[in-house]
Amino acid sequence: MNSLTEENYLKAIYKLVDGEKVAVTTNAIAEKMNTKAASVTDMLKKLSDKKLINYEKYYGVKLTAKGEKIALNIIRKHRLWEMFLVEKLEFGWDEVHDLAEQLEHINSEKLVAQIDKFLNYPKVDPHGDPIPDSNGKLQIQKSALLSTFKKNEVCMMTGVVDHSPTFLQYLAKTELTLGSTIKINDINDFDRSLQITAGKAKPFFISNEVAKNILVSLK
Amino acid sequence: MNSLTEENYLKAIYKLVDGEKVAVTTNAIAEKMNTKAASVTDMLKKLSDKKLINYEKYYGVKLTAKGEKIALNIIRKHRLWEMFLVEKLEFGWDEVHDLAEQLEHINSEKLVAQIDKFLNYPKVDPHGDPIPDSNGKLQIQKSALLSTFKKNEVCMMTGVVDHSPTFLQYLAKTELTLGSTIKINDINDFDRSLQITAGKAKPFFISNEVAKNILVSLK
DNA sequence: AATAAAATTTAGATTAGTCTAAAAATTAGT
DNA sequence: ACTAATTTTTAGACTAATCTAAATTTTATT
Ligand SMILES: [Mn+2]
Ligand SMILES: [Mn+2]
Ligand SMILES: [Mn+2]
Ligand SMILES: [Mn+2]
Repeated sequence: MNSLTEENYLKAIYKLVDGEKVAVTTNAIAEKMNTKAASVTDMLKKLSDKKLINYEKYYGVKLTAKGEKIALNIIRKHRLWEMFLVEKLEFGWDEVHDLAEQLEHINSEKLVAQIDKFLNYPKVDPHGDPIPDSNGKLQIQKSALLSTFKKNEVCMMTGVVDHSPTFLQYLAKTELTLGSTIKINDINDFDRSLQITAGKAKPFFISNEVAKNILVSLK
Repeated sequence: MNSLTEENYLKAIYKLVDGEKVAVTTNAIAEKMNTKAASVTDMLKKLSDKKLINYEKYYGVKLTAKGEKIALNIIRKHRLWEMFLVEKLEFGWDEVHDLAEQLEHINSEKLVAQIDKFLNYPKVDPHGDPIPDSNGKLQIQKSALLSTFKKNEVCMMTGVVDHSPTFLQYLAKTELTLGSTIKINDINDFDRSLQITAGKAKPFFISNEVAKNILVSLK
């Protein structure tokens, strides 16, 4: 139905829109897809012909309902596969993304349904990102950055901003995992670094840079 | 490294060789791949340049050691995925092949290793076909057609010749599953149809056509 | 409002994989 | 050993996705 490339463009556009109602620019797509603007323009025409996006020259693009549904389905598959790899095949949360980029294009309704069932219908992926349901509905979780919290406040880790293997590997060496209860013991006035307690471990330090990449829920 | 199309050509050539040492013809490949001979010739040149096959104009092709290794790895992945779908995701043995045709091209050594482990290192796939090990070694099982057995002989079902969903669905409705013990009660002299007992079920009839598509081991 | 800068589109090529039609080589039939 | 039939290869064209370079449109700056 849609080529792998078309699917990736739709996903990229979806992620660039990110809830906002603004149109996505050609250059933004080119950067995200690691291609040139000229290539993007060609593809936009094709997606527009297929009624998956609304495209107006020089203005930018928006996904149609049809296009958004496809994008959400790809994201659903991506996150379910990541969950499967971590939960069932002993992968680390830092090594599943690229593989899921391949698996998300496997075309089988039944496969997705069975993986979902096998995992007992997870709501979020290994990085705390919500998994769209089979109708493309996405549970939006309100979360805040750990860096915005104050001394003595307590919260729970629900996700990460940076998804890079480097960051994820760093976190894996601490007590900071999804669901961890975090207490902020102290904040350094000079560099905004934090002394925190996570789970049952000894208190330890994290930089403000790290705190800005950890999502937590108010608790 | 190799495109999906190249992988499929290598697999097709491997299957056409089928143990024999003869060269595979252009037309045979074209038929198996559902393409035209002209397209095959183009691809043969490419695979030859990559040293994956030995190709001589008008003569035919053979896989090099390198090409055969790739083909066997694709087959390994195909059969492991089929096993996974049947054993873990409640798929029927008649509905896994096409999906495995997609999954066999997913590129991740670790994924294959982990699926293999998860399935506890199966030796055969859901159709009784042997699964090559990670070095490309393939356990060859000697088996015979049920149609070659005589009255009162007993054997065990180890595989099928025809892999079509229609045939597999038919078998699924009988007691004829991999591992079934089969006793031949009687053979009809006119049409070579058999009256057999499989497992603990009541005796029943199968045509010679069916018997010619069931692989059994001498027991 | 005019001009400079930036963003976007168009034009023209390229590569992988495919096709049809024609040419060349091989194999089969007498 | 010829000729006919079959198989295989070549030639030339097409589509999807990409690129570079040039043209066009929009936005920003004076
Ligand atoms: Mn991911
Ligand atoms: Mn994720
Ligand atoms: Mn199969
Ligand atoms: Mn099989």
